[in-house]
Amino acid sequence: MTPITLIARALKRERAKAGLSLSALAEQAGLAKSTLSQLEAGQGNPSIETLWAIATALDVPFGFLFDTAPPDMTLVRAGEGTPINSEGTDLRAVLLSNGPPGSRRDLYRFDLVAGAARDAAAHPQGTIEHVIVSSGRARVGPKDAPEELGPGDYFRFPGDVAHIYEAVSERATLFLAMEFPR
Amino acid sequence: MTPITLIARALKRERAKAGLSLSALAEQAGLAKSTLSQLEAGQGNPSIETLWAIATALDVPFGFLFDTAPPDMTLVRAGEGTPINSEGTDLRAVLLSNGPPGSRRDLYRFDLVAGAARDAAAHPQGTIEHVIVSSGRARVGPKDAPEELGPGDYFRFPGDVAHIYEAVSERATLFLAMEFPR
DNA sequence: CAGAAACGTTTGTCAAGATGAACAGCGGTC
DNA sequence: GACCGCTGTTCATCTTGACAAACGTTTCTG
Repeated sequence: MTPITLIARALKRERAKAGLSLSALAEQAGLAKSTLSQLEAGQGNPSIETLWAIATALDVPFGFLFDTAPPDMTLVRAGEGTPINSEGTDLRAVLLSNGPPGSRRDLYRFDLVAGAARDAAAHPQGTIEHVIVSSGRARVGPKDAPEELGPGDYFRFPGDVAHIYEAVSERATLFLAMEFPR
Repeated sequence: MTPITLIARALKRERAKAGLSLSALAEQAGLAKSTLSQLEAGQGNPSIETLWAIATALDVPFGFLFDTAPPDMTLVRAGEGTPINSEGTDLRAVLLSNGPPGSRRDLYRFDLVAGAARDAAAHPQGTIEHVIVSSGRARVGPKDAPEELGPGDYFRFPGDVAHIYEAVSERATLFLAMEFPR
């Protein structure tokens, strides 16, 4: 799929949603309406400044080029989800991203009990982990530089090195967002 | 910040990371190395086909343009973070990706007290919200179809329609991951 | 029914991006 | 030293994106 086709569709969709005419959008973005017309026709090869101006005027993220499909809803009750267990831990995936396009983002709920620890090998290069502590205290992070976190603490660290999750208190519940590179 | 500056930095960074020379990348992307040279110098205004070719050759997500300077690790203690408050609620951002347009994923910790509700207007098309309940019970979701959630429940729903967060119990603490389209 | 005011399209002009060749700077090899 | 292979840069040429103006349509309004 050529990028221009995607832009054409996305542009039409977003402009319709914003309820703007070609002329109005052109003025707001500081572009010629002929330019927008041709882009929506799937012709041309816009520069990023042009796209930047459009995205800003429409107030959409730059990645709006990727003609995104309408999202659905998912509900995972506590205790459901795909368990990925080991001794003393309950790592449960609530959202496993299904393939391309775009970067993969998985979400986990992570229960640790009584000083149990989980070693994690290095994930693919560029992986980033986001952790928020829900309850309890835990030592989390790269193996050589973990941080002790309490309820509400947020910690972001590279996931492409060996790292550790270790409960310090009786129990600890973490919210873990894993962000893989494309 | 002009987009070209961001691209210049990002391109240098990614190319160095891939260990490619200008000539090598130029050949792999099917571009002239002079083009790449000028882009890295922060000059010009590349077309999306050019950027697409670069991103494909480097095998990076398209949003790499936005100099996602790796602040490798970030630690936000509970109570820190940027508060976005309204009556009876404490919405606190722990991770705000900087500046539209671009691929954005924001993380929030969200405290609701005593039946307080927060109405949220529609976010940009394609936005997806992920919610995990830390404690208490809350009614969350699109305004016309909210779900009542308890501790540990995970709920994913579209953020591009009007939606609501409402505490059912005394207090409720939520973790909210907002995912904007790329 | 004019007439006006929008809509989106098409066209010619000009500025600017993309190109390839020629360039200078470095490090190793015979 | 002379030669090679590589690095990244600068330059003239050609292509093409962005623009304004004019166009044909449709829609509202007096």
